[in-house]
Amino acid sequence: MKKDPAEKNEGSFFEKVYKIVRRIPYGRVTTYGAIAEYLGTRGSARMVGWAMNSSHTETSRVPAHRVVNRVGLLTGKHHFGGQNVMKQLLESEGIEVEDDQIAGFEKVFWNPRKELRK
DNA sequence: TTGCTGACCGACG
DNA sequence: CCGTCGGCCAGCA
Repeated sequence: MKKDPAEKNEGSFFEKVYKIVRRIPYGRVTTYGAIAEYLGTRGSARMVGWAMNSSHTETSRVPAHRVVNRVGLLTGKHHFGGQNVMKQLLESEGIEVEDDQIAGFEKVFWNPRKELRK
């Protein structure tokens, strides 16, 4: 117990990510960097993506398909069990996806830092 | 325990 | 314009 027990049980960096991802409204998307920045670890955008990789361990479904890289490219589409799955999911929400890239990405971009504000 | 990897981002030449 | 490199943190062999 060297660590401070006063901290939250969900000290897991991952759960924080999941929580934010679940807060992404319908028809909106965000980026790894935006989430990382909101968490205060802007340089650790990789961890956000890594958390998504572990998201499959979570019983709750995490809308990871709403999370893309900074250019709106579906980098993790291969991890959904199918390359078209992510695209289909996004299109299902009214998001236009073209060549594995989100069309009008800036329009559907949901910034947690601005919305959740901290 | 140590070391490597990873669904990224930004800077540099 | 394009390719390359470093940094960040946590999980796993």
